[in-house]
Amino acid sequence: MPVTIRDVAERLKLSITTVSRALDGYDDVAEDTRQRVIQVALEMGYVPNRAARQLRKQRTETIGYILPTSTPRFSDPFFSEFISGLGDEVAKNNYDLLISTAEPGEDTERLVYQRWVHGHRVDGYILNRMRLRDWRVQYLAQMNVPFVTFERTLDAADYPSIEINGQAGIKTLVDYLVKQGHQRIAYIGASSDLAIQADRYSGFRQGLHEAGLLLQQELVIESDLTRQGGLRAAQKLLSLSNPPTAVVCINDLTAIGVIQAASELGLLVSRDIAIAGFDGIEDAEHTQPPLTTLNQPIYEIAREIVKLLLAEIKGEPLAERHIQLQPELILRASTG
Amino acid sequence: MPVTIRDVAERLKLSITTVSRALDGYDDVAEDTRQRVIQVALEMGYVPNRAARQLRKQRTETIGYILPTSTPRFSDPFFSEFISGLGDEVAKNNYDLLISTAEPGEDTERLVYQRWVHGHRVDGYILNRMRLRDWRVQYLAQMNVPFVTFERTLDAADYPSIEINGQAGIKTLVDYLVKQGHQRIAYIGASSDLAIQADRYSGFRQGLHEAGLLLQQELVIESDLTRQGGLRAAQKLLSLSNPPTAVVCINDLTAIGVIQAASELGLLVSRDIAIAGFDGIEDAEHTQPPLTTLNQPIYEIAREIVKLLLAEIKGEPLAERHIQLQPELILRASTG
DNA sequence: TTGTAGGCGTTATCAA
DNA sequence: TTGATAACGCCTACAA
Repeated sequence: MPVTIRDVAERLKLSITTVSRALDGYDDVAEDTRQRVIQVALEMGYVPNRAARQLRKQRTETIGYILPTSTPRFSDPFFSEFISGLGDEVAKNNYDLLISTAEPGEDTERLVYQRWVHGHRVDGYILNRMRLRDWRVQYLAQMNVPFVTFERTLDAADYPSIEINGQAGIKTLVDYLVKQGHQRIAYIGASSDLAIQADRYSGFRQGLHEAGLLLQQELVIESDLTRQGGLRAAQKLLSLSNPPTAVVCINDLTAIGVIQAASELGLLVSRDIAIAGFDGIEDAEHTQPPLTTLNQPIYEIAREIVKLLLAEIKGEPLAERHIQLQPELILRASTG
Repeated sequence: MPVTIRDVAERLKLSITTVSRALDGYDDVAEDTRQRVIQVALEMGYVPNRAARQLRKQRTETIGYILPTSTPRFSDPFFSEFISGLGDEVAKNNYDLLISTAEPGEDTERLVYQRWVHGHRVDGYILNRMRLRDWRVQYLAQMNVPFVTFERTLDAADYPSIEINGQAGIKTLVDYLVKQGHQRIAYIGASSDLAIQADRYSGFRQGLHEAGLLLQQELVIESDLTRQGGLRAAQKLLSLSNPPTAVVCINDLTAIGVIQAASELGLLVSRDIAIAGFDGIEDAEHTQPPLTTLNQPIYEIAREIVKLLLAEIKGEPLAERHIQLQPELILRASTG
């Protein structure tokens, strides 16, 4: 039922070859013919069939992103903003964005990637929430599939990436807290195999070190990047005989959980305890009190990642393959 | 380079026909042969090429969802949960999920849909954030493309949908507030062309009516479903000479904005003012105080929508084409 | 129970 | 400058 190139050709009494080339802008077709072709194609509402084109050209003009859905009922404002950035930039370049979901680390995640790679479903991949050693990097590099990551891993492969300098960011934050007079500063992180954990935690340690403070193991807790996790971790911290006066969190959701825990215990955040997060999600502006955080421009990062990936796919050389951005410290009332 | 069905056939010294049918589960292939085929295909890592399959079968095995990104930097927990539900159910059925973004109502939205429809990019569409009269419904119905909506419109077309009975929900809520002694109840809604606004606002009016209360125009404000919008609307309401004692909000984000406005004005939410939302997003559990809301199970709804759509695509008859769910009133501290 | 062959809509090669 | 033709990888009548 849809209009094919053959229909257009017949109407014009031309060969499909000529029509194809006229539309693709080859220069070996008479200008006059081209105009007629374009005109008629438009009139007839002709749009090339993607599948046929893909089959013939051996590329999909589609990029893939697999959502790391840590929980079944999963809701993280980071991702809606990230996807929105990906979607906008991809559309701008006339590509498609294919999305799937998979629990990180599970076998299903591996299956999803394998199916897409083997089926040549997309031309390139966008990865985030990287592990320090990430089989996805190894796998895609080995399969010779273009991909770009948000956050870097320790894997040896050569791939373009964007990362936020969490280390420097957290160090600045710790520095600030120390200047505010804090001595007992806690850190709520995440699984140690996550790239952001390595990055941000090392910033925390360095910050303490430069301030001449000792790292107290009881003040360091591993959590899971969720609000609920932050809540539980904070309950542990605050029930210590000598609780911290400040808490640095690996992300905003965790910090929001900590604020809740503190409030539930009757503490006044900022007077009794300082709390800070990382990400700069919108929610962080609206906690009570508003949350001090290190902001990363997620939407813009997502768009930039797509640009990198498209260049990589097309084999265009990149001026910068490893972009590092500095997070911006946003001081709000939660740290006094 | 990738493994094709031909490679598998050659290795097995069988025809590609037999391999194809063995893998597709036809019953006219010897059980013994089938086992060998499956075995070898697995070993060789064979995955059917999507494009070839699509071209041959004239369907994409892909469904499309166009994110209504109301703001450029857009972050709404509703959507990450919704997408996660779509992704999971789609994957389970071996379909793909294609995503794009478009500002509602803009010409770009129209262009995005048209491009996908003309290019036969997807087999069916998922729509939400419906307008009362929605050109998308008219257009897709006219083009004879399968689609399913979340929330219904007034358009005459016949299409499957899931909707939440916001009217009944809000009515119950108003009823509850009245029983709590509230007489001056405000409503913060959204643009009147949105389906959810019509639905929920009518519940509000009915609730008042049944309680014998008069609708006060000054207590009804149009906002934009965002936290910021809720904040501004609440500032207006609370600066009235005779401010409301309770505020019903069209969604949780709005309500969270209202809580913030109230706190900033030094009001104690629940003692000085009651506030309720709609959606049941995770954030609503963690406001201070926790937010009373009408819960809709977004993740499950998303999965259900995919099921409806796949049935529609395959032409399977549906027992229920118009599913209506009741929201669940979750009473929390924000309403005393 | 298995194999042969045609074609889905494009693009690319080669010839006219 | 244009056209005939052969793939791309798969599925499916139809034949054997």
